[in-house]
Amino acid sequence: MSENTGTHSDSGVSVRHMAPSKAALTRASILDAGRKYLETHPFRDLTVGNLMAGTEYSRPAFYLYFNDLHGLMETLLDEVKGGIVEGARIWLTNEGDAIASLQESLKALVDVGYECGGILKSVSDAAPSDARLEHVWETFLGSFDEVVSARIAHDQAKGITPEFDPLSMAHALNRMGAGVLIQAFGTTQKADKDVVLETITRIWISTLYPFNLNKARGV
Amino acid sequence: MSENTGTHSDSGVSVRHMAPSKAALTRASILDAGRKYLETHPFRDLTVGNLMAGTEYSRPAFYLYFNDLHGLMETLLDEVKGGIVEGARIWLTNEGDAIASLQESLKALVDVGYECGGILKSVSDAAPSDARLEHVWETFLGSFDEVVSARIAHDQAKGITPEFDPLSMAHALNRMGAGVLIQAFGTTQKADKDVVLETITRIWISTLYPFNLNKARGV
DNA sequence: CAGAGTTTATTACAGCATGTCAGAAAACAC
DNA sequence: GTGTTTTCTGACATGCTGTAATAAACTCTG
Repeated sequence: MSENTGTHSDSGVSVRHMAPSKAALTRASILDAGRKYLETHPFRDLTVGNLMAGTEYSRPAFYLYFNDLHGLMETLLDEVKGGIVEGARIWLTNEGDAIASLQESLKALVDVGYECGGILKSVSDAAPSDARLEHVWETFLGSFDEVVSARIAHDQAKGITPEFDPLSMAHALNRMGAGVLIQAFGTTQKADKDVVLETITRIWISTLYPFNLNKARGV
Repeated sequence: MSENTGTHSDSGVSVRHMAPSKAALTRASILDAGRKYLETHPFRDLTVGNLMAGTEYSRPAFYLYFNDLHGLMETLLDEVKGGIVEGARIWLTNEGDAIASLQESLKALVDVGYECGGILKSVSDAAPSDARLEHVWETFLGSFDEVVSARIAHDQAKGITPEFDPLSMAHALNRMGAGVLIQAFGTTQKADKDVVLETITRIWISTLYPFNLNKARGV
């Protein structure tokens, strides 16, 4: 929690709905400029200078609101985080048909990946050049490992999933998902959503629910 | 092909076995210093300055042998490239038992990943900050997509692998492999080789050869 | 082994992005 | 309007990059 949050004096005492301070507006416009810039340029070309050139403010104004460019990226990641965990919940909580709900979850994941692909690629590009952001990114991915692992263990106990190390499997499947989505939807030239979904879904179902061959094949 | 190769005046006319020029030795010692540095530091902390501090040469000497740090990384990648494609060949060429040879290939892959994990992580960390290296890295990964895709198509024709888009599947499986290996073996604190192999193998076999449930489960 | 020619390495410099700080300008309160 | 706080900017110091002019170290020849 080392970033300036725009509204500064309130420590979370539910001061919502107060007139947005000038600071909050400025900060938002910097974030807009960042999103806009990253739509057409890779993260490596982003500098504080050309970021702020996309706003009506001077370069040093940036530092009023962010520690550095990686802090900006962290904020952008936070914004999309919610939408991503959302779709995943279907399978993670559903006690009903495992395969159907997994398919639904993966579809939601591909959809949101399609939308946020650019941001996700930018963040994953930015992560290795900053220890803090790298940690945030790893933690973000790791959080999925845990919940997926839990669901796998649950299905193993039910006997519908073979025995293997759930955490390691969750880790591998998640890295695949992240890698594929970022690669497929990270650039302006986006891949075919359906093919990507088909592929990812097949891998997950084949691996986790191999006894239901027919269902998995969509027959 | 924009890097200085050490031996400069010969254009490949088989002038091997000439006494290694001073230049070649210097270049090699810079590469050594790079490998050594990256054993204990992330790529983001590597600068030309502290790289050359690990040698007996001055900072600008670096530029006699490499265009920049990313050029150095490209060379380091080239060095490990061979070992990686090597192991993969078993499955890619073997006409015999598909599952057995795939297992063998994956074992070889995990072994080499265990050895070169640090370099692979460094290169993949460095890639997003340089257009050229990013391209080299993507091409490197993409080369596996192609050969794996070909083998998948081959097995689909034989009827032992279900029908799906081979290239997309190869892509997904390869991204998983790369992500898992880099994450598992990229830091000094390495993960358990056997678990990683178990996990990766299960995913590949479940997905590509789902009809052989028993064999796949190592019964 | 002296001197010319070539290869290899260094010192010194210019460029560019970062992050800070002191002070200016705006916005607000009264 | 004047005083106070919030928001912003110009100017600066730092650190790393890549280059160019020059020096040092080899090598080859007579």
